[in-house]
Amino acid sequence: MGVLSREFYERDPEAVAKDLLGKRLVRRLGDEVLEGVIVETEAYYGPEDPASRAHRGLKPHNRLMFGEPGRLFIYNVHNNWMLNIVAHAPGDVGAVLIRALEPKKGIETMKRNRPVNEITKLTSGPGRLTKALMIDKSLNGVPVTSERSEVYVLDDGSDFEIGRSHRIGVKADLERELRFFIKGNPFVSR
DNA sequence: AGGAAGATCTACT
DNA sequence: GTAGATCTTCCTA
Repeated sequence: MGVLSREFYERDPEAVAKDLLGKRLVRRLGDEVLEGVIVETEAYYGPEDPASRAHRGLKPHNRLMFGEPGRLFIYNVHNNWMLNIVAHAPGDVGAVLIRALEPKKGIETMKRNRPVNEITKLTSGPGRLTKALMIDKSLNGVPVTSERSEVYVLDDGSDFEIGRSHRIGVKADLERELRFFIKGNPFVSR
């Protein structure tokens, strides 16, 4: 147990995306804690990846992907905030998109942020979970490697099978399958 | 200043 | 399964 350190994120995005499955994402809101198990992720690379925000090279809006691993990288798509953690080997470029959570703590607050009938719809999608956890661009660049942060990730271990597929919603994908999820988990987005 | 795209979501058929 | 909503950011002029 404990907070995942920078070294965890200083590896190939695919390895980080796989290893983030089953870990606990914590959103601290003053006294309150919202928490969920990461059940679905996607890996994104640098300029060589046509679906990546870094595809067209270093720009002001994507500079975090080129920077220190273990920081949040947040951007907007269709009026939804996407939560990524910068992850890559030293000198490389990349990030991991958190696509779905299984809610564990602060579920009432999450429901207030994002009213739903079925609990499985609360955080099962990249735009859904940021709304439920009150995450927006104001957290861009925040390190996730300290418990003092407003967002961090706790180590956790349990047994599950990892499923794999192509990334969702991207216009031009790589040949490699870079989406990972916990098989059979009802909170996976699809 | 304006247009278009986008790692989405919801509602409806 | 498909259409439309919605808004941030980028790109061009």
